Amino acid sequence: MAPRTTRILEAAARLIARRGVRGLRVEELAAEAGVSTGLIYYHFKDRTGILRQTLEFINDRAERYTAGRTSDAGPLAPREELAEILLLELQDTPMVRENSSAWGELRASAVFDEVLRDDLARATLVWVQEVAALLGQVQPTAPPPALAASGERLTALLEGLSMRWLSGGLRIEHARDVLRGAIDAELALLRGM
Amino acid sequence: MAPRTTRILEAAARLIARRGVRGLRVEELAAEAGVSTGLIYYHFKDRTGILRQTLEFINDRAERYTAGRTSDAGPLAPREELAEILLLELQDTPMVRENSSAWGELRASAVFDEVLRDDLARATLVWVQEVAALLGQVQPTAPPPALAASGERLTALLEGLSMRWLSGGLRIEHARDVLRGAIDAELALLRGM
DNA sequence: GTCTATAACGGGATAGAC
DNA sequence: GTCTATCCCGTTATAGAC
Repeated sequence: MAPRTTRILEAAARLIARRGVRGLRVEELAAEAGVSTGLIYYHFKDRTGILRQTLEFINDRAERYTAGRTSDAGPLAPREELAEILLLELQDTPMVRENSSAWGELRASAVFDEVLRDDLARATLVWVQEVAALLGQVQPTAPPPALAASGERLTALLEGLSMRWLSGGLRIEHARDVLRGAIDAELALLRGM
Repeated sequence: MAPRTTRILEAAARLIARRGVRGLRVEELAAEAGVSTGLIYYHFKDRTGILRQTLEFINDRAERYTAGRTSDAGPLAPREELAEILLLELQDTPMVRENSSAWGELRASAVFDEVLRDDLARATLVWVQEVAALLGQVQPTAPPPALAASGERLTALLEGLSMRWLSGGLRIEHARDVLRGAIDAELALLRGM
């Protein structure tokens, strides 16, 4: 991927976080990226093309900040590893805010835009399975379908909490507490099986 | 509220569910409601005014379909009452679909539109407290803060599941199963306190 | 209260030079 | 590959008659 393309996608992620998919203006994107509108249409077919590639870009980036943790204090216990991965998405840092709000926007847009659905469903599935695998390491005796269901709940809850946080209905610290409680609840459920 | 105003708001709810907040066109709204665009601007100040009043309208309506159940088979046990209230939001009927997708749109819009935040936060709080109260009837010994946290989780999860359902990532039956599991998990957690 | 007609504008997309 | 200039359409909002 050309460096210019990357610059544009970074700018798009930033702008979507700030203004929403709805508020993304191609001209404003051009200004933010320091290029012309013409160039944007040269690299991306149209507005939808920008959106699609930005979704992809954001997914890649989220995988990167999911990886590369735990180097400072040695490997974590499964329970802590799970909690950390999930709580990573509830932090008030520019990149997480950007990724979360862009993700929320794309999820909401997908309700009315078929083009976005497949990518989103695929990315969601990967995420759910990753969480289910971690749950399996904490509770190895739990049946796989129960692990999958817990993974779906924790990730869906995370999306719901993110939206409440971003829309100002929940302070981030509180959201984190609520999520911790959910992990406890899911583990209590799996333990009882 | 004048009957014409109601007609317009019903049409707005229908259109927001079909096209999204972003896809709502005043002219299309006029056609759907069977009135002129001029009349819409006569009754509502501007586009944002339409949105605000539609949010209010949707909330009122949701309260109405939340009330008035349980008349057919006598009062339900608290556990079943709780499940039924929550599962009411995961049904593939026109009105629930409309309310859910409009709600999701408004939630997503509130991230970038301060005007919508207060109403949304208030409505969310009412909803959370209602669920917490029902949880308290099932587990009267659980401490109130734990009940509140469970209520927040169940409602936030519901929003997350609705979005996945509406964006095509989840079949409705599966979403309902996942939610039932969450109720079990929360009750298991509260029981252990 | 309700309509028709239209002003005014924003923003997506393209043409063509360099 | 990149820019400038511009077209043109869709949409909001208003004016004014009835």
